[in-house]
Amino acid sequence: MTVSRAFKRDSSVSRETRDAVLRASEDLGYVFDSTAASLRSQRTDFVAVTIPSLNNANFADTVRALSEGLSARGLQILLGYTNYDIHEEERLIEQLLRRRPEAIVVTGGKHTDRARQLLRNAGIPVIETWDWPDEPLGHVVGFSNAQSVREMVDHFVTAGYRRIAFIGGDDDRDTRGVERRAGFIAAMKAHGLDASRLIAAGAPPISMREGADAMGRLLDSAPDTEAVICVSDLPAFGALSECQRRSIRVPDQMAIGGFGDYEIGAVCVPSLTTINAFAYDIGRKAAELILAIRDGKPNVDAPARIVIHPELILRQSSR
Amino acid sequence: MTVSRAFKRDSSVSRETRDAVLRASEDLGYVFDSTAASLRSQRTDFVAVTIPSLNNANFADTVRALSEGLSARGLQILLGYTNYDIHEEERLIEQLLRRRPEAIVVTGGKHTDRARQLLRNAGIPVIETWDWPDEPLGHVVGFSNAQSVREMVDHFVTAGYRRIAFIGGDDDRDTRGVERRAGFIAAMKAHGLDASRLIAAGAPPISMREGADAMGRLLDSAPDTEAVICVSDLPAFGALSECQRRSIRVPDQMAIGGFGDYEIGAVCVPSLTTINAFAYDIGRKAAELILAIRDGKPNVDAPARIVIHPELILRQSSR
DNA sequence: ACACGAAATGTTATCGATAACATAAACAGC
DNA sequence: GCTGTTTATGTTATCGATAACATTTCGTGT
Repeated sequence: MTVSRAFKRDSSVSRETRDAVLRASEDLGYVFDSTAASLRSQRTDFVAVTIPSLNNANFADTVRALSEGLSARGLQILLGYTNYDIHEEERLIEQLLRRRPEAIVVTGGKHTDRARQLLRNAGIPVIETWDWPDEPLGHVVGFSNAQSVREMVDHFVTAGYRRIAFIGGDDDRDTRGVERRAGFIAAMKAHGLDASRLIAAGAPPISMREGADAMGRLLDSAPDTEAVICVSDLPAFGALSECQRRSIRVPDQMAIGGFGDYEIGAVCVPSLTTINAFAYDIGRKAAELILAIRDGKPNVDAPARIVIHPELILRQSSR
Repeated sequence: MTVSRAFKRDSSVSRETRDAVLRASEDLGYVFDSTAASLRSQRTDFVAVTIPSLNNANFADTVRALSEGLSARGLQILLGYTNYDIHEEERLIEQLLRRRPEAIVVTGGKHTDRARQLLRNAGIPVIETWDWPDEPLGHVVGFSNAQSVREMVDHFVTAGYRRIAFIGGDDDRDTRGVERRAGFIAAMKAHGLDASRLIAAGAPPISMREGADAMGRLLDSAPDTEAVICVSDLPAFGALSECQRRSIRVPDQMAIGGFGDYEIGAVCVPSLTTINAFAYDIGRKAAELILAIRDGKPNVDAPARIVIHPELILRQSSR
């Protein structure tokens, strides 16, 4: 017991005893066993996190913020990777819950029925992010992807663009991408414009290369297009590069809008008009929420609805 | 026991019994407790992985490959994030080892003495990656960063460039960056060239923005520079963008080389000469090694030395 | 019907830290 | 010195799945 107390800096163990214990541990090569501690104390200090893809600077920012916020309080992130597939997500959630995390942060608000069931029964805080679900499972730190893109369309129309295309994924696996496309279509129709210039660029996540290819096809099939909105900055940059290869001037002959405010959009020439979804803030606020619930703050009984307000950033790739 | 066996698909439990158990579990909302299983069986199915930064497509590729390779066999990755600091790495390794992972994959070959001690005493396979350590702790899946950059310098010199600069970090935290700079200096000296054009771009990881700033300072202070080699493709792209802003033609007036073969280098205009370090392969081979050791393959008694051969990729940003 | 081996199910003790409780040591005050 | 209180250390049972071993059930051959 004294060893146990010494390791968790319990005040009731004297300074000398603690130092002696730690010194002896070092000599013996003893390493504390969190597995046993977790089993007995029923506290694992794990927080489970699912993201669609590791190779995405936006999600990586969210995870970084979570990691920074939680590790300061001794919480470890258990990261899983759904590959933009809600069935894969279901399997993953089941695996993760077996580790008895103290909270779970999921990306998106669309899940299989069984995944919803598992999350609801888990008895731990559930936080949905990067989305604004109709029927949240618990807490939410997110925003409406459709609404964000609608604002960009509104801006483009106000700036005088009429023949606007959308470059996105070619299946419905990326639910945030689907939402963004839906927002594009709704906004175009609201303006009485043709919303049929939809270019399928590939399976999510859409890469720069796929964005470039899609732009090539768009230019071939509908050369009178005046502007294009992309599901993220990565295909947007690819589209920009294709314009450069074809000596099409941006924004004079073609305006381009992205999503996510990736670093590349700020640095490239011309820089990219985009939407900043505050990926880091999403993770930071989710971490703060988890810690607040853990500390039993009285005002966290009701599920939190933390709204992120994505910001339209106007840069050189559009008028 | 029957429940336990049913859950791990033990052949000695009959099909009907197993189905009945699983059905009942679903009804009751039972979730298997991996913590207890880990404690008793002394198998956690965790593999610990430390990387400097999550927000780096190269390391993300390595982790993705590890994740894909290991999850197929039921192994979960426990990811930690050192922020390019070996003291942070030490703390992280200590935390991770408490979870009793079955193997640990670390990025880099430089560690604190205590970290080395902890890793050696852990009694699990240790794999160092992305480096070629003088005194490996165990297994290695990596390459010499210095040697890779030396080859790029050799190519640049052969192509006729003489006044070549290097853009890298301004401290020694990123040990791979330090190695690359050392390779640059050694190669320049071997050619009898001036190796003093070293531009410090900031703290690692060096961003595109910092690469652009560094290029600006280089152009101001040493306008006769003919070529620049960057510690990664991200500052290399930033440098390229700065040249575009200043209407400096690449590669005619300035050649640029990067490192890492990030997607952006292949897509941007002009595309970037770079070095492909096969990030995904590093993770894949590390995963294969872990599985082979786990299966007790007879030929894995000696520590593995798996050499990755980074490939110089010549593109439009250099002659 | 019986024996016998294989298949299926059951019992008990255990992994290692810790909650809950018990006790000992140290330090007051009078 | 004695009592009361604080501070420090010790004991025991426990978390839940499973290794090792034990027992029962089942199928087959005779």
